[in-house]
Amino acid sequence: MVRVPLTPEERERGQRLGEALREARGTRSMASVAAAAGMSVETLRKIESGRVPTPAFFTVAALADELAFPLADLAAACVPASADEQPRTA
Amino acid sequence: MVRVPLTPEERERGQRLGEALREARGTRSMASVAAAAGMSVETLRKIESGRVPTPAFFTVAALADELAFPLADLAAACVPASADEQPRTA
DNA sequence: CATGGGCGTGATAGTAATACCGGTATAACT
DNA sequence: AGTTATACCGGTATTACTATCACGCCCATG
Repeated sequence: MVRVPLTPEERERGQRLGEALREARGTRSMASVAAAAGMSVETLRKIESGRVPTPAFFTVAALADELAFPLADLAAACVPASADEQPRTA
Repeated sequence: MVRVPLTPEERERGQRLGEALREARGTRSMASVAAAAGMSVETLRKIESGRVPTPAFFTVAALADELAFPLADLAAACVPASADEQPRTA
């Protein structure tokens, strides 16, 4: 296997990313946010629903910028709740 | 075409991302950083050299965390120099 | 009731990311 | 000189991302 399939943990992490983005969107429509961030509505929908667990960095960055959601906070929001105090490997 | 090929601008942006990460790595070996960030050395090499212009969000996040490089700064470092003062859309 | 907007899902298509492999080059060290 | 470590590069294989199309559901409005 040259490209390992995503693990369940990675998919869960993607779900948390999507949930965080969806909350940040609030009452704005998906269409307006997607357009402002430069992506299709379908892509935003899949990211929010977690069906695209590992989107491209700049895709996430554009969304975070558009939604005024700090990237660092977004990354932190994807860490499992049980480990949110120990982000360091050590 | 369903998936538009990356534009030259996007590839340049990827190059800036790679350069920023390479500087942040300093004198550490690629192998140790790649291992600590949970990716193969080949992947890190391609990201640093800009041959992978749009890596996955969590790949970049893991590198930024390992290199103690704030994600927001990293995203800002990818904006063309002529626009580094106006990161906001407005 | 009809219409439209917003959201969700599935299928399809095409490009890109990731990993493994082998080869090459340079430098340090024995 | 030989070995080891690091880095660069090309090719290959497989998965994943992004976009378009099409359909159905819910709700508000006419």
